[in-house]
Amino acid sequence: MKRLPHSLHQVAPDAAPRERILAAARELFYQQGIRAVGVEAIAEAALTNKMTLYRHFGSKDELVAAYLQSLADESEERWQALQSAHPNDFPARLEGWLTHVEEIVNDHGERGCAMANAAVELPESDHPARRIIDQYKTRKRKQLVELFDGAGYQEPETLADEVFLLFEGARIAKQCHNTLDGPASRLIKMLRALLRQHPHRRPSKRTKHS
Amino acid sequence: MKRLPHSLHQVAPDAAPRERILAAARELFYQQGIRAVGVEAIAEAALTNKMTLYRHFGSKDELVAAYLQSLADESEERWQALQSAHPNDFPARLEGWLTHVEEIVNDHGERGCAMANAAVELPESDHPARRIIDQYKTRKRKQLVELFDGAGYQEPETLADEVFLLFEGARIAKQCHNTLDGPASRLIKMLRALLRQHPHRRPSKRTKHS
DNA sequence: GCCGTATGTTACTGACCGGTAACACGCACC
DNA sequence: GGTGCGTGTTACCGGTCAGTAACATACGGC
Repeated sequence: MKRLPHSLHQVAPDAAPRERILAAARELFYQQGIRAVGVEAIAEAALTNKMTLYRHFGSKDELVAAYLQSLADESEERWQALQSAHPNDFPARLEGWLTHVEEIVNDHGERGCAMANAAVELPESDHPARRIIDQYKTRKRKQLVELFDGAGYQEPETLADEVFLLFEGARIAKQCHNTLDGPASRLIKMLRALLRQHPHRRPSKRTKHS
Repeated sequence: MKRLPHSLHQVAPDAAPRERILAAARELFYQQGIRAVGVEAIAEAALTNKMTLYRHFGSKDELVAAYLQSLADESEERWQALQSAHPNDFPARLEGWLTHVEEIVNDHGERGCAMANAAVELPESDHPARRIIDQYKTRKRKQLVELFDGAGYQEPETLADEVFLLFEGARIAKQCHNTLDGPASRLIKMLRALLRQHPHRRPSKRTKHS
């Protein structure tokens, strides 16, 4: 069981210890896996020590939960920013989300969805991280339904589920291949084709105040 | 980092040690995760000891690779059996495969695709398991393409990619929810709808020797 | 009987794990 | 000038990890 080389990721040295620890956890847990990283390695990467880590997070499991929660918060912020950037313009929101998805799927450094990865690594049903993962995925799906509903698609739940599963599948499939030309590379084309042919109440193009 | 309770899975006591070890590895690695299970636990579950394990598999990494290879072999056998069961009848093969998918997705004990889970747990690009995972997924996709091509669908690659990603997505999404009514529960309906509306060269129904 | 091979048993290594105790330091607030 | 509070330091705990050495045993072929 080899270890990945230490990533030497620099953490903002003037931030509060708690934030440094979370930043280090996000880097290490995501890149190497949760079970593969010890708390000491995180404390070191956060330019602090194990005691300070345990004063802020009572256990490794709690730290894992906080790590995932911080990702969920960031994702929520990003989503809200996308909504605010296009008030009442659902097609533009959809376009923005597709761009975001495209970036994720084309990013070589990506290692899939951190929530899904955590779910794979932590099968215990009472792990504190499980609640956060479940809530996150439920919320993401709900947001997609609202997006498609607002954009005028019929059966937005069905469409959201399809898009959701395709996205999830692409992110996990990418981790299974060393090469770049797996089925995941065709995700965006698939999504656009799916949207094009899906029953639509209103025309796709809408002005802001229609 | 709690451990899952020992599953007490009984291994055929009269089988050869190597087979017992592989059977135990398949049970424990799959249910609890690769990094969460020690070699000693596997040896015990296999009704043998660590030394015998290390004589058959030089290291834990090699054992992991052999574990995945045995799953790949079994999957290949199942696929070949499905082909033989319906000679020259691609629609029947497709129907059989869909039934298999349905069983997997509806099985509560399921914990996703072992290959994908391993890919999540083992990010090191030179791990011996990586080659097997990559080959497995590539082969599965190729088989789907052949299946859809034989069954008369146009653009079988596109269709295979969509089906592949939906299936992968459903298996990973299932792990993210404690409840059973996630998007994964709608997979079969999605697949059937997808097949129904996909351009088709020949009618779906074919006799064996047409 | 003899021998080779596979297996079991025990004990061990050195490293790392998550987690804690005890104590020293610095610094802001009053 | 005190007084807390957050932080850093060191050392430690018991446990588990992957992996190995040395030796005993069982069994099959000849």
